[in-house]
Amino acid sequence: MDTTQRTDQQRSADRRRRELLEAADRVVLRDGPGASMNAIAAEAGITKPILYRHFGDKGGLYAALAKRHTDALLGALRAALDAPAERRERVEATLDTYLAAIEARPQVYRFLMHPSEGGPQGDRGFDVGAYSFPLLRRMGEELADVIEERVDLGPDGQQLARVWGHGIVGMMHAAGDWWLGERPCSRPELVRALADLLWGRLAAAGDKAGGPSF
Amino acid sequence: MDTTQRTDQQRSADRRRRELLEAADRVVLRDGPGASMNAIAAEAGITKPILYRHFGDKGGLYAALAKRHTDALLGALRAALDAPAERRERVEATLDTYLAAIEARPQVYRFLMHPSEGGPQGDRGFDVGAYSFPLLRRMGEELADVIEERVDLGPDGQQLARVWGHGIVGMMHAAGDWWLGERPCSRPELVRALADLLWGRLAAAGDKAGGPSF
DNA sequence: CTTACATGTTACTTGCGGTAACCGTAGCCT
DNA sequence: AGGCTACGGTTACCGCAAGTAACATGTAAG
Repeated sequence: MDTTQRTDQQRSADRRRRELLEAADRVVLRDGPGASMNAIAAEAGITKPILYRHFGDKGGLYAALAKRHTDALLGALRAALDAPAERRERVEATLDTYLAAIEARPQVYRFLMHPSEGGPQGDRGFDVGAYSFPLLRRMGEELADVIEERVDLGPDGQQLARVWGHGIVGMMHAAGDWWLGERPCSRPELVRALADLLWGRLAAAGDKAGGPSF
Repeated sequence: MDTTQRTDQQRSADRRRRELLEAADRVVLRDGPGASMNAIAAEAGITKPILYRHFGDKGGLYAALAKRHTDALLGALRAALDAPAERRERVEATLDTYLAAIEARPQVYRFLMHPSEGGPQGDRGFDVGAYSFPLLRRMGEELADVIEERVDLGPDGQQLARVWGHGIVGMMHAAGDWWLGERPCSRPELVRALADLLWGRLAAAGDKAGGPSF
């Protein structure tokens, strides 16, 4: 096991890997989340088994692809979160960054959000959420870190931050998903509405006078 | 086209349909969301084509199954939302109802959340979120109705209520999903943390003194 | 020249969603 | 009776996509 050649070969393998991921990206962009391994291989100018040699199975390819996009998105989100501004502004900037991203590449977004699992026969374990934590989990964890790091939440702050991280990310995701499908308002309006929600406007609002059932 | 026999036959068909749904429920409970049509048919004591005669395709079965559970869950949620209590209490009761439900039947919950689409060849349209709006969408819409009906949000109330409905449901879902997987705290703690978030504690909290980067 | 290894291919298996074509039995009509 | 349709059901199949085995080829080292 001399390492001199190994690195050389590994470099080549890594380059191939990156090329394959680019191709996969393109075909997912074009065909949506139902992209088949055959199609991806064809786009890359090769055939299926090579994909499997590189990524193990479709989950592996998915994971690698997801990591790329997640890393990119998380970079942008972190930048928005760490900007030197009021918290409200930062929150709005972060929401807007996320929404702009999913608006710009809805196909990729769909692909990332729906692992579309379904092990053919090997249905091992399956402890509910134990596997396939694609993008939301990582975003939730990262947001939790930022919250814990920058917001003073008292003794139980750590736990609170994690709950909030996942909760806020879920809010963003669900609202964004719905918004992408129906386009009921402009992006800034959506951002403002969500920020208002996070800012406690639900608690501050008064009860409505008379309902339809009175 | 005499309707006398028609109703009779329709009753029989409806009973069969219900039996099939019960069977599907059982097998989903047992095998998780990857339950195959074959397995479901076998559990029902029949074969595939009959399922297809009743439900059209897998999406149809999914929709029928989802409707059952969604209706049940929404009933419980509405009851919690409409209880004669302070808004904060109602919100906490609603959150707890949802979390208790997913805690009690994680398999079904997983099935409902992941339509696992993927049109084999007929990739018609696919306008991102245009089709397959399974459980979250309905919950979001219902919650939006309740919010709009009971909370005074001023002129843009309707739009705000819809955004919030979907956003809050997404928050609940994501936090619940993460919590189910990791069990980092008790259910009441989670409920309280989420309610605190909705109550604007994020806005009220102060900045933390010194960060790691200073 | 041969060995060893990485790269790539063709051709296959398995399993699933979905469908076509067939089979038996109940009823009802002439 | 005998034959007709209508309905509940089955077997056997198609197409497709994931994943794999076995075979081909180029190329550097001994």
